[in-house]
Amino acid sequence: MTVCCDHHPPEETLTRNQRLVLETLRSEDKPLTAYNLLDRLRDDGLRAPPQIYRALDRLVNVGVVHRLDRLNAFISCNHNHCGGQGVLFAVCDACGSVEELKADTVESAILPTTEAIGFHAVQLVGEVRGLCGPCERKKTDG
Amino acid sequence: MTVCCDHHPPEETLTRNQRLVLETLRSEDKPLTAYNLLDRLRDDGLRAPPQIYRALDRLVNVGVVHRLDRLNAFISCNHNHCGGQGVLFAVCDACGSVEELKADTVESAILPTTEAIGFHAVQLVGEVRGLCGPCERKKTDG
DNA sequence: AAGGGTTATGTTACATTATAACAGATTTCA
DNA sequence: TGAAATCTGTTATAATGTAACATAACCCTT
Repeated sequence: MTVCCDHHPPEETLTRNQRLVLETLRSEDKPLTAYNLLDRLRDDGLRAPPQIYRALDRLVNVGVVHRLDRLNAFISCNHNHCGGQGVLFAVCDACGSVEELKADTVESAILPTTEAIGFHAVQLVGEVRGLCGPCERKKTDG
Repeated sequence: MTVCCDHHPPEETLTRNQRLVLETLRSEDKPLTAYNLLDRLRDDGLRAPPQIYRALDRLVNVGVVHRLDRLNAFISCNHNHCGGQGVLFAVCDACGSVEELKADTVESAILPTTEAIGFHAVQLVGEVRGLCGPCERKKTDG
């Protein structure tokens, strides 16, 4: 796994729009879609989708935001890693909450397999579906 | 990882539309989007998106087709596994080809991590970005 | 064989997610 | 200063996915 990003730039280098999007994502513990962000930021002057998507592109590339493909949604992340590194999420099917997991062990588990087929891996993106602790308990109790 | 599907039903139990979609996916080695399928199957009477999506839902649930979230695309699979089991793909950034990998080692690599946070994992879906052998060679040669 | 429940089907219309393309403003820095 | 690059706002549209409804087929039970 090699790294290929715009390394952890200090937050001061973010533009106003990028900072607004990042702060909004940080203020939620659930992932938000681009259009959720658009609704929340309309009063701050972000009125059209490209404004949101452009900010998200940068934040994802920099590694402070991840995209959850399964949900078409975005979530902030404070693990200090680059956009190019492996990422793994536990997504609760019941409540939609998301926890980021350490992907290191997963990366080492897949490398032999990808190498065996001659594939040059750059980034792992994994999403684990299931039930978070609280929802699992609710289910077995109820 | 528990299993939760409509187990490997014989193909005779597929409906006409499901069989058409499955055969089309099998005849390609690249993933197809729902709208790619719609184009190819219009003459067979599949004229509107819900017809495609309904067939895909069943095929994915049954485990003979997988959805590639990153690409919004679908690919057939002949590993004899259920919809609920872990799945891992190597997706080439250059040519779009997709190879399915064995996910067993990956599942055992993540289980301790998900359990540590009290998360009850049901299914892993992982996509590894990178370059396939041929594209990697082209890049380093050129 | 009639009828009742379920499943599959076709269709329209719409919701959601994402991008192309362009023009103006701002920054950077040689 | 002025050329290159970047960020900005905007319109319009593409691509992906679903809700809702009416009909038809199928399976089962009596």
